[in-house]
Amino acid sequence: MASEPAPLATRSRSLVAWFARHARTFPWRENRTPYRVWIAETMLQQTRAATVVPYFETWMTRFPDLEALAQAPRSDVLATWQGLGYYRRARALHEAAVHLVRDHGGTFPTTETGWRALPGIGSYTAAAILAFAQGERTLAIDGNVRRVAARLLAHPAPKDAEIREALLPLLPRRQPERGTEALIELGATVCTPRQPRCPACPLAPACQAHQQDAVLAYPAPRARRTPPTRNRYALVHLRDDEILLERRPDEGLLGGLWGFPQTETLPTGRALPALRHAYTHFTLHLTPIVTPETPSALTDATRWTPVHQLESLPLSNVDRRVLDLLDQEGLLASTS
DNA sequence: AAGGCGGGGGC
DNA sequence: GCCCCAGCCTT
Repeated sequence: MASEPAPLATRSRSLVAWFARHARTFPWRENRTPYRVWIAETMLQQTRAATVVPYFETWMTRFPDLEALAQAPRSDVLATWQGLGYYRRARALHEAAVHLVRDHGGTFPTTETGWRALPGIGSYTAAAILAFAQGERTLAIDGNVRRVAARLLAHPAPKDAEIREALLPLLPRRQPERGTEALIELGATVCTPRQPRCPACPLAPACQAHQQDAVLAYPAPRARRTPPTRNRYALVHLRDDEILLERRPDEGLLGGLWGFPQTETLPTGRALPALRHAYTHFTLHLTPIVTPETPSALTDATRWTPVHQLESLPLSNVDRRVLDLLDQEGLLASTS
């Protein structure tokens, strides 16, 4: 007969000790003000920590506090976010900053309800801020913690309420946020999706999946379908050292970023090699067309842009790739 | 409950 | 290639 796994509460000290020894160093783990934690946790949404580091450093130089962010033009905010993805997050940060300065005396919320009323802050981020910036005893449930919980409980898909009930006893009495962060760190570095390192895990004695030798069976894999392909053309209008760019609508894909106008039907002009770009829900096949035609409709969102201004403009990665292609073809009459 | 929303690291 | 990442929001 198999022995019972140890109760989770008995592993609290081990978890905290493991974290004290193995925690990675990140800039947002220093000087934990509400502003810094808010920015970091927003950047970390669906984004690997290592990717976030340089963006966080640049952001803090450019927008060191709430007032600086509130006063910044939105295009500067987007340009700083460029390449990080999910650009709605940048808009939400800016909108929240303007709101807090204008209507809230430049002070931050202190309650979960207050934080969650801000755009871009959901269940995870609110809990993370309460824990890391305010020291509250709360569990921040992200993808890491979900996976750790699924394995500890040998449950295919535990709900947040079940995770809270089961894992709250792991938080230490003093500075409970150490336990909250340790669970996230554990999922990111030990209890990983593909190659978990169970021998190094401080919770292994309490892990039901480990005891059943079925760690990889939890959590249950998500149903997934291959995203469809969209064929588009990127219109490349060149005029001396200027390029015609279009600003995308605020809402939707790459909202607020600039880029080459795209069409579904083949325009006249010279085709460059197509490039493939994978988004979450579709794969883009983009063929740049260098067209001699005069652009038909110049709208407010359309602008002839000097090549030397391209650096400071928020552009998506796919549009950067088109630019690289033009450069390789020698089509960017560089003034250098 | 499901799908839109980026980009990249790691296998 | 595929999976998933310190998720949020709308429908």
